Amino acid sequence: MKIEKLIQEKNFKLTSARKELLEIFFHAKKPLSFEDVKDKISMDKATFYRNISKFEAESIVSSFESNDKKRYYEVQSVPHAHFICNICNKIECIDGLADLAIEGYIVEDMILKGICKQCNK
Amino acid sequence: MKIEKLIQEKNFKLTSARKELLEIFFHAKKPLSFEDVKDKISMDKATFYRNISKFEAESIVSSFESNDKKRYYEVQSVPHAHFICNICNKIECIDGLADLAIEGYIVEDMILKGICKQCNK
DNA sequence: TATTTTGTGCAACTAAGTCGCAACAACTAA
DNA sequence: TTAGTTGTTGCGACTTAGTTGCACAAAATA
Repeated sequence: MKIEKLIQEKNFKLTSARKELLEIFFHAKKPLSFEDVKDKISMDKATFYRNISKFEAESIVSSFESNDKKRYYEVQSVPHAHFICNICNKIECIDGLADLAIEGYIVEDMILKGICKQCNK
Repeated sequence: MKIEKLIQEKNFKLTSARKELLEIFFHAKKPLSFEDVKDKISMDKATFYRNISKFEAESIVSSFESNDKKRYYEVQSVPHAHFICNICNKIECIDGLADLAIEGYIVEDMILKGICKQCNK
């Protein structure tokens, strides 16, 4: 199975905390913060943050800070931008953005802020 | 003078804390966090944050969160993107980015993350 | 100058995230 | 299957950016 394989490839021990976390993040449709998942998981917050850090170090997960001072995490799949609404704070994934090239720089992530469809009515 | 006029327009009281803050942010070449300015100002941090909030509410200042969990502020002038280096955490202003249009959305700010010129050598 | 209004400093607080440590669970080899 | 090694976990204490309540001080207004 996908998750077990992934963990073994990275030489992590296969613990229930890691299975739980990856299960959630693989099925999430958008980035989640610790707050978003804390009621769905049975591990301590230290365990959450330590595992998320490992996943980030191995490029399984990526993250960014939103307007609400929380960090949001998601599984790295197809590169895409994120739109954060300055009114309702909702985060949306935006696909199909032409990758931006700036000479001398490597762009790995793009965050757009503004007013979302819902709030712009 | 520019700053006095601005404050009067917004019906704020013209206090020395506000003059100090706007003086710094009007002359800054890039976004600054509270940490960046705390040694240059003579006000309490509560005063800093309260005034910055007011400036944001009146669209004098805009802000975003960086990789280091700090909020960075700058005077709203010509719209431009920010590039945050994932290695050295430096923040750079990027001018001349074609404004991005996504139907239904209003894009007010763009943050790019990746590897900056210095670190990409 | 007296009065009203708004802003400020201080200290206590909040909450996301981190760390040290002792107990524990996953893998490894016999 | 068991014993040993090593990495992982939970817990509690800590750190730090940012917030809040309150009494006092400084602007604006008349």
